[in-house]
Amino acid sequence: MSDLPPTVKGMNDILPPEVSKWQFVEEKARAVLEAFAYRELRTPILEYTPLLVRSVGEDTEVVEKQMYTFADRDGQSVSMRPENTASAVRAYIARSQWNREPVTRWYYLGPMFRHERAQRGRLRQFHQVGAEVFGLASPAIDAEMIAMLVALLAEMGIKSSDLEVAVNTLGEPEERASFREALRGYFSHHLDKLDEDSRKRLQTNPLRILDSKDPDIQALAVNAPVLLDSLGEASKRHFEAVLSHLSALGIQSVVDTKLVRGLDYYTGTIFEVKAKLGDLGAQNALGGGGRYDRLVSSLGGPEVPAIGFALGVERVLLALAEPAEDFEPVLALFIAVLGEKAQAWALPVAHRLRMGGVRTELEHRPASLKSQLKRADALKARLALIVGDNELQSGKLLLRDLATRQQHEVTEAELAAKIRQLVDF
RNA sequence: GUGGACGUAGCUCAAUGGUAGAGCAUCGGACUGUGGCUCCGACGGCUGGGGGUUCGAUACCCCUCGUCCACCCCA
Repeated sequence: MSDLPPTVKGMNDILPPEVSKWQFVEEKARAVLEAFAYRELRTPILEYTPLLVRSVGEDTEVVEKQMYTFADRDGQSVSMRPENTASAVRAYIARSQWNREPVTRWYYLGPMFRHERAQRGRLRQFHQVGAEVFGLASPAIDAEMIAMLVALLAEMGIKSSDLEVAVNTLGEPEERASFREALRGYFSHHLDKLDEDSRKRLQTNPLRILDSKDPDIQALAVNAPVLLDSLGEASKRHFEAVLSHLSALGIQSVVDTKLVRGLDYYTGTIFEVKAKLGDLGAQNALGGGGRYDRLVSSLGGPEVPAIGFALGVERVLLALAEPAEDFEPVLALFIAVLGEKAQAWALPVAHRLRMGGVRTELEHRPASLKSQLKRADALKARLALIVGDNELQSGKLLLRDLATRQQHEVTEAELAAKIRQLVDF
């Protein structure tokens, strides 16, 4: 045992019953996103590194320190996707999607990879459900997206009262640039109060100083310039419209002017949904996203506005208090057989029932009836079919309801109908 | 990348410088073809790995691997 190599750090096997909870979340995600008329997009897990560097941003933490990057056998640098927006945009451009339809709505679901130190709610292979819309600039779609994210969580069983929806706007790149200078000016006057990290950020990305968790810096940030003040009329109007659409949709949200996203491609509206309850540690952001109106063109496509979000599946799972066992599928029937004749009889019978949609487990080990019923009980089967020489001779099978302990005598011909009658599915 | 805690049976955890134990789970029996409760029994461990101190290490020391928590960052 001890010489068995473990899984790669931060990457886990997911087994039953836990996997049932995953399936539940994935099914709900698909159902809601399909209801919003999104279609599924599947892109490769590996992308050429420059695509990711150019979209996510060269100076971001993700690109600098977290990507799984290596040389392919032909020498090309490839990376495992740390997020899926870059791939979606690549596919959008490569397939000339903008020529085929004015508006494209895609969703995706799958593993992402970031080489970080693992902790609660943060793994190196983690999973996201995400959605992207291309071709819409209206603030209404910003609000719709946020509402969709909240609806997604609601369907999964996380009430909106357990959520905090934070929104902010980054404005146009030009507006952000002037704000960045304003921030530099402000913090430069307080250099002595900044820690090492923040001083570094003063050069690279002063916006990040705002969401520092250091109390001293937070105190300093209170009086810092506010981005909203640097915005032009158009940006302000857009953001205000988003807010009013959100309240029309009944979404409780808070404007968090310190909210900054870690990926460079964001412009305009950004948002984040945090869980107030649940079993999450410090990583309580369930999902987040925003507008990236310049990304399509900066990667060589036309000027198409876009917006999207990603939801962390592991974090949703943590926020969902219900135990994984509750999501397991119901076993309708356990077939207990006594003797070789019964065994031989049961194999094709079980097969037909299964083809008819009856979830059935057939005992293949020679075992006492007692232990077979124990097994049926442990599997939480609803019914047990008991077949031995007596039943085969009389043609009357014993169908036992494991909850009520009632036993019904049925013929083979009646079996399927009787099962349906006793188990509602 | 930084700081800290912890690795003993499938799981949750004991043990003390004297060579490993309980509960749960699993399997069997009491109950010969009738499950959940009870009782009895069995299975199960190179105490994460390596090195050191010692007559003797699960315990003390060092290294390593892993897990967890927090920072950073993010989903």
